[in-house]
Amino acid sequence: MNKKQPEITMMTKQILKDSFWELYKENKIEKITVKDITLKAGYNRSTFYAYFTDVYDVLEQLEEDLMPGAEHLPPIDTSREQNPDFFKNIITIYEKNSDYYSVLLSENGDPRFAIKLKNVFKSMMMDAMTNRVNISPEEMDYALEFLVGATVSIVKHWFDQEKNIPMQQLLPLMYKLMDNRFVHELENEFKASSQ
Amino acid sequence: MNKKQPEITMMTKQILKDSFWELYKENKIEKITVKDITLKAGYNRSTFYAYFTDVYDVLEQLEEDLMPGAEHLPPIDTSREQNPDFFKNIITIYEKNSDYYSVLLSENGDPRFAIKLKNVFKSMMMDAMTNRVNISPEEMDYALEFLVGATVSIVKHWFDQEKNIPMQQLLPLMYKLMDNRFVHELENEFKASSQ
DNA sequence: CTCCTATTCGACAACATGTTGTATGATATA
DNA sequence: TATATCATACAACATGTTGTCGAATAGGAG
Repeated sequence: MNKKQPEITMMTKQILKDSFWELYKENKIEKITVKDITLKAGYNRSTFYAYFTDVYDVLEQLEEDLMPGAEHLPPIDTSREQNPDFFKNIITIYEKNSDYYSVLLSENGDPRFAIKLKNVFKSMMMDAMTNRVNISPEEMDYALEFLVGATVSIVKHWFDQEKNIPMQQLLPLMYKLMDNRFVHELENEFKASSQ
Repeated sequence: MNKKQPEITMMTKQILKDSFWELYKENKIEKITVKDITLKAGYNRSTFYAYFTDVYDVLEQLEEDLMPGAEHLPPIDTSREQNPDFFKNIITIYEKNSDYYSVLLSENGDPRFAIKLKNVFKSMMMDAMTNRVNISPEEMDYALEFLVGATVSIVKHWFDQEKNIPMQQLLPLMYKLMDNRFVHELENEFKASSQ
């Protein structure tokens, strides 16, 4: 289906995506049928197949829009900025998409997305940490896995709890919990470069 | 279906579970049909429905067998033991079921299982930490989320990498990464109680 | 008005599902 | 042993979903 009238087709596609999402928020994906989606969207069932191959394809395409990259916070720029505070960066990214992330990382969510997202965060952290921390490259990967696992868990929890503590309390807590040599070195680096 | 002949029914059920798992290891669950399972198991498709409601029900019942609890490491005992080393405990539990855990926590896995497992680990940690660490109960939940997220991530990574570093390197690395006041206090507690 | 395109409609075979009725074999009781 | 009862497994059926057609329609652009 090569689109000759992008405005129309993009609109239709978006309506189908949105309708899918409304269903996905409340139902397990295996219970969602093409019929359900097109009914809610107000389109014919065969229109769906002009844009997606099946229900799972909609989810995949939705997830692509939600992956931080290009439009969000370019890792390269971030690493060269003076502020290596990737916790705040991750919170900012999460904030922008929290309605989607909270669902996709929940028990009705998609483990594929969780892993892809963590990998993006890992490479962000990697860029920010390269040549700043003294650790063997072998152990670096474990450290990243550890830090990202911890960060995503706590940030997700914060949003799940509807931010029952202010960010001014959350960030120090994270630093307290992560009061190790990496963060120390990064903070020293930060203070040194910003003074 | 109340089972009056446990030997037969349990056998049949287990064969169905095993057949499902063989398929689940290699395929996304949405592509597995009841027909596939019963074909592999050598039973009629309707026999399946005598034991399970659908394909997802098999997964749920399998997961129940894999949840650490009762038979594994009773949290209550653990907290009263002298060794508060829950990292090692978690590794031990993971080790016992690594064939299953590695799949269930992968991108083809089940987010429900990941969350349930984390919650079990959380309560294990909670029991081990209660009254040992000075932190507000409000912040405790965040700390647990953080620690479990980190621990599960790094342990899973270790198994995914087929243990490319020895446990004698992994554990110190984890402590290094988690070199915060909790672990310090727990270690002091441990050293004090074991001397 | 006349193209052109997105969408609709109706139909189809293929498949998965879940239910119903039935046969086989095991168990229990007398 | 004989009989009644129950559990297990199965085949067949009715239903709904899927993915894919080709043909029909509506509506905007030139």
